[in-house]
Amino acid sequence: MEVIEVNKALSNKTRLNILQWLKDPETNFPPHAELGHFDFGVCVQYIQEKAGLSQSTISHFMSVLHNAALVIPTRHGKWTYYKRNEKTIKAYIKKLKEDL
Amino acid sequence: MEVIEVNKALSNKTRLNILQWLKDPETNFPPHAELGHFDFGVCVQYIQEKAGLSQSTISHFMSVLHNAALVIPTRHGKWTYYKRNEKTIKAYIKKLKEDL
DNA sequence: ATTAAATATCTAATTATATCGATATGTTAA
DNA sequence: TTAACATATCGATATAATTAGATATTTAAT
Repeated sequence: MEVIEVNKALSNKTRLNILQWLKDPETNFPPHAELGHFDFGVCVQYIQEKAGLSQSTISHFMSVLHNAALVIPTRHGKWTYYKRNEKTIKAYIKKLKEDL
Repeated sequence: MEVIEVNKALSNKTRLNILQWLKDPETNFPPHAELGHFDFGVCVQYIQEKAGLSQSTISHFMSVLHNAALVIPTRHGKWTYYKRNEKTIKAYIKKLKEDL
């Protein structure tokens, strides 16, 4: 986990929002018809609709968040679900508290 | 204090370094001949030399940090000293811990 | 096998950031 | 009141980020 990489990933309003939305999928997204739960997070389509940007942009943004290890993707059928990587988020805040 | 603004300011390696250097001026910078202390922080020249970038770039970077309220400038004679704004830094980490 | 759906990747355009050199501004000292 | 010094601002260019549309890939359904 590199603080600078995480900061870059979170220096964009939409990406910051996404990470925050994923804290509480139940209140921020419609339910998944196929799964019936958010155990793996939220599918790209729902994130895209909520963010109001193009599919390709959101897909790219999710890969940025993934490269910074801020989210964990799970492929399930034709869907990719993304959930928060709490471990990285915790480590990031800890490091900031110590080093910043 | 806007998290996104602080993240943007800290998404650059040099600016992150500067903020960290300012945590401990005594070990990171030569003493100020004129003042004899670091109570107001460190002058731009020393920061510039340590960073190894041009004077104009560092001056600009300091204004970015200032706009994000991460540093406090003090004009003293022909020098401008910059010190950390611990209040903002604390508030930033607190907000991250709550909202991120 | 074909088709359709969800996501990822590629290409390109626009906008933002990084960076420097030159110049301007403010301050002190001769 | 000049000259020198520290810092800030301006103008220019190079690099990176944002974003969309088109296309490719993967999986599911017919």
